[in-house]
Amino acid sequence: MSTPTARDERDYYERIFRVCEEVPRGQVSTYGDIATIVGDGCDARIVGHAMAALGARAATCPWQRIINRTGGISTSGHGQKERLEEEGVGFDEKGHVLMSVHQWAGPTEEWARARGFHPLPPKTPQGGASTQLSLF
DNA sequence: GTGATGACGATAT
DNA sequence: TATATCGCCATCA
Repeated sequence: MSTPTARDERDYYERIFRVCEEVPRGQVSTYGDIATIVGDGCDARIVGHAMAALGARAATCPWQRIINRTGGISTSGHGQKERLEEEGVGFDEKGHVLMSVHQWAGPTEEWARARGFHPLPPKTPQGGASTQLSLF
């Protein structure tokens, strides 16, 4: 194409918002995962900047479902945890989201390709249900 | 164009 | 698991 520029849209923000809106209710995703789906050099930090720049999109973008890799809420004063609990997301005694239960597995490969994004890589299911760990 | 900032990630301890 | 350190990159002043 004449414009093979990485950012077909204005910025990464538009993509990030789009992926963010794909997170189903009752589930959460991490900045790194969103960045991976967006790909194209996107980074977890960029996702954080996008969330901070949501603006009017905050009404249509489930930003509250985006948390850091530790499963903790990086925001404070925005009632993020409160909103997640209202969606059915469970937290542990430490205030961390039960990632092994509510972590979003990412969009379908079909959806990702249709949008020009990348599917989520196979994550190692550590802890949680390690019953099927028989890998060698 | 440069420097500073930031809703982070990964690794090491 | 928590803390400390480094890296990586877009956006803003």
